[in-house]
Amino acid sequence: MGVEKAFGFVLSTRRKELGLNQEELAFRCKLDRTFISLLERGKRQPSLDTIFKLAKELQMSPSELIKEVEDVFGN
Amino acid sequence: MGVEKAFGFVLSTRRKELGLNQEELAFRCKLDRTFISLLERGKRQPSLDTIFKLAKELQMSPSELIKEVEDVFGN
DNA sequence: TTGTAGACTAACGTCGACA
DNA sequence: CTGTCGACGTTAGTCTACA
Repeated sequence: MGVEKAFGFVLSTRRKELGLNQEELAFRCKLDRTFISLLERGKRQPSLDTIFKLAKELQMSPSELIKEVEDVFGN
Repeated sequence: MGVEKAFGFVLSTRRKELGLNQEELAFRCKLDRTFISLLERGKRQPSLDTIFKLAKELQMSPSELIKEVEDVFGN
């Protein structure tokens, strides 16, 4: 499947749980809205720094975020 | 400090715990030795894919690896 | 064994615009 | 509100080589 796809799924799901749209999340993370779009569709991979930024605004720890990615990815 | 520095410290420490040199770790991860060197000194950041590759050969889950980075980073 | 350097390709991440 | 496109600058990651 590719770990980017798993990441995209987790990101999209968690964002919606918090009632945020892509634009709002992007603003809070100081990232570009179009890049959030690419990440959610598994077209791009986040760097370590981006993982930390996203986790913070998704109100979870980076390790929790990665844990969910692992679970979706199936290792 | 920067999250790359924290990552580099964790990577270096864990690698030595396992008695691996940079070259051996790089080979197992299918990464370049010089890039491992850059990562350990906090000069470069890993992507999500690289985090997963490294974690596997460091015999820990990606989320455990990131957890240690968080602890060193201090959030 | 590790750090460093230079040159290179691919991908990250930004930005403006439009359906 | 989201996907997509094109253009762009920066950085991840490779490779060869030398101290």
